[in-house]
Order: sequence, then C-alpha cells, then structure tokens
Amino acid sequence: MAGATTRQQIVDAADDLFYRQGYEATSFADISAAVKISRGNFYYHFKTKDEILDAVIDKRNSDRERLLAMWNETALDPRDRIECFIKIVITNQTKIMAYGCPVGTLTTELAKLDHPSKARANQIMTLFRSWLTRQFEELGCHHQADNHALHVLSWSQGVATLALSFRDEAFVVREVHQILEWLTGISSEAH
Amino acid sequence: MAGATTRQQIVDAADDLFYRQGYEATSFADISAAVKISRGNFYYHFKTKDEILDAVIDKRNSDRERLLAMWNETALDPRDRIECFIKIVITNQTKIMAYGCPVGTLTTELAKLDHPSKARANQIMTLFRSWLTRQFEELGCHHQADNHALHVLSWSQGVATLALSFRDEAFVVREVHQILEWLTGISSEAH
DNA sequence: GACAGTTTAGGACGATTGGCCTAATTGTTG
DNA sequence: CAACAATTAGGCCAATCGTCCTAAACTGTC
Repeated sequence: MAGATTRQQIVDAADDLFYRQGYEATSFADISAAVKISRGNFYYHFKTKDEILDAVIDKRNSDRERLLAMWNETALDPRDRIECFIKIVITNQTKIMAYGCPVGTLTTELAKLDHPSKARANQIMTLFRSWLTRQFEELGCHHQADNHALHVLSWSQGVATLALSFRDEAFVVREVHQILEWLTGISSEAH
Repeated sequence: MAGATTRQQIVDAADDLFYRQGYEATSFADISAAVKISRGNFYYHFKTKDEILDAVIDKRNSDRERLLAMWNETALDPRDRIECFIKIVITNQTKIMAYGCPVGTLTTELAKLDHPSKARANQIMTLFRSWLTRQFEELGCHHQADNHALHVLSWSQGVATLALSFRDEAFVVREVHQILEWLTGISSEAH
C-alpha cells in the first residue's frame, strides 16, 4: 500500500486543478505534470478520467464531512454552527474571488456536461443542505428548517458567484453581516 | 450582406450551445452541425473560436440591454422594474433548472479558463448592476443603491445555482416571495 | 540472490480539437 | 454574357485529447 501516497497525490492535484481550471479544461497531462509522474503511471492508478473525478468528489465529500463534524464539536450552539458555515465565504475569500465556490462551480459544470457523476457532485450540496437543516431544527425552526437551509445555501452560492465576478471584498463582508442579522431574527422568532 | 443571415445563425447557435454545454465543451463541429453548414464556411465568418465568443457576448449584451429598456418602458415604477428583474428566475425557470443562469455560468467558466474575454463577459453582470443601481436610486435609496443592486444580483445568482442543483420549483417561488418582501421593506424605508 | 508482485516510465493508438487553405459555387453588376 | 466579389464546401494540418500497452525498476520474501 505504498502507492497510496501517489494515488493521494494524484487526487489532491486533480482536486486543485478541477477547482482552478474546471474538470473539462484539465487534462491528464496537467495532472501528471503537477504530480511529476508519467502519464503511464497515471493509468495504473486510474483507468479513466471519470474515475479520477469520482475520487475527487469522494475526497471533497469527506473533507466537507470532516469540516462539518468539526463545527459540530467546536460550536455547541446551532446558531454558532450556522455562523461558521456563513463565514467560510470570508475564510476562503481569496480562493473564492479567483475560482468561485468549489461545490457550486463543479455542480454547474457537470450539469452542463450532463456528466454521469453530476448526481454524485450534487451530493455534496445535499450534505450542506442536510447539515444546515439539522442546525435550524435544533434552533427551533421545525417546519421551516429545510427552507432556511436552502436559503443560506443559496445565499452563499450567490455571494461566491458575485465575489468571483466583481472581486469586491467589501461586498462579501456586507453580505455576511446582512445574513447574520437575518439569522438573529430567525433565532429570536423560533425561541 | 446576404451572409448576415448565416453569421446570425452561427451566433444564435453558438449562444445556445455555449449556454447548454459551456464554451469549452462546445466545438466547431457542434456549431456547424447545428447551423448545418460546413466547417470551412464557418471560417469565412469567424477566424477563431474566441471571435465567436465575442460575438455571442455582444449578442447577449444587446439582448439584455433591449430587455432592460423594455422594462424601463413597460414598468413606470422603479419597484415594478426591480420586480421584473427578480421574476426572470420564474420566467426562465425551465432553462435555469437545466443549465443555470447564462450570465453567471459563462462568467464563472471564463474566469476559470482565465480567458481573454472574461472581462467582456463580466460587462453583462455590470450592465445588470448599473441598471439595478439606477432603479434603487429612483426608489430613494441613495447611498445604498449600489449595495442593494449587488444584493439582488447576488440573490438571483444563488437561486439560479440551487435551482440547477436541486430542480426545486417551490424553492424558487419561495425565494422570489422572500426577496419581494425585502424589496417592500426597502421601498417603505426609503420613502 | 532468485523470485513474485507492485509501481513506474515512456511511447503508441485512434479520435478529435482549433485553425487553415483551396476550389467550387453563388450572386451581383457592367 | 462576362467579370467580379461574396459565399460556401470539403479536406488537410499539427497538436492534443483520453486511452492503452509493454518493458523496466522497485519492493519485499524466501
């Protein structure tokens, strides 16, 4: 299992390149150049490009699961957890202003390509949705929890898209403050 | 200038294909097949793929300008005009749930490709921004007009992204109602 | 040190890409 | 009808794509 390192390197490089350039625009040559291995070696670990995509989606999925699990532990209050989610657009601001949201942009690209793995990519979006829904439920918003989850998710996608388009830091900060105010309103309503 | 028809057909087909498949994923062969002309003929009207992209962006730009101008005439109240903008996510719901927002997805793709025309694509976003800003100004939101414009634009991009991801009609309708309530609040505040 | 399995390198494949050229066709005008 | 420009068709180009194969190098075991 010593090759796990090479495989890991490939997935890491592909993850990064798919994010920065897009899936379609990234070639085998790009990835193998990044990892500094031959394209032949490449084929030993992954038979097709789609296999790499699936591996990247798996990685992103587990990365996000780990992130959410961490927030579950570090933030005891569901409101604080939602705040963690909201503030990732600030935490990752530099990358978002350069390449957008990794989840949203991949989902959109695969949808346009009508790619077999588009449903798998959507799962990451669903992961966020379910997690947010649970937080809003714990906050006391029972029948509105999923709606609020979608609202926050939608908000984050919009901010990411415009951040990429206009590269306006102040806009991002302003939007975060606004949605946090909304969140406060929700919290007090639900009591 | 009889060839204007052919050129027009090419641009129309490219516009549609770039929207549905993405710019990178659309080949010369795809477009010429759609217009039913030879690839050679193609070259007569456009030297490079980038030239077609520029023509498509120009078309989209003028299409949107025409749309906004129409709203300027049909809707006398700036609030009604903003409402027109908000409701395009319902008007174009079917297409958005299949391919996302034409403006947002192209902007994102070109940004990732670091394409020379990405700034030109951004202009369409700026067109919306400026128009919305003007409407909010007429509504009485002087120093907040541009912020509100970005807010509505960001909102529409988020709704489009999630509509594509989850294909949930009810979500779109719900979000429209929410933002319209927000708009009502803004209108009364500004008086 | 021979052996078996794992991992790597490098190149070849058919297909497709964007770009380009030339010849034939069309349409217009003198 | 002749001459001309505008338009179209079809094929060629080098480069690159994803895919695949084989031989060499490495690894650990007996």
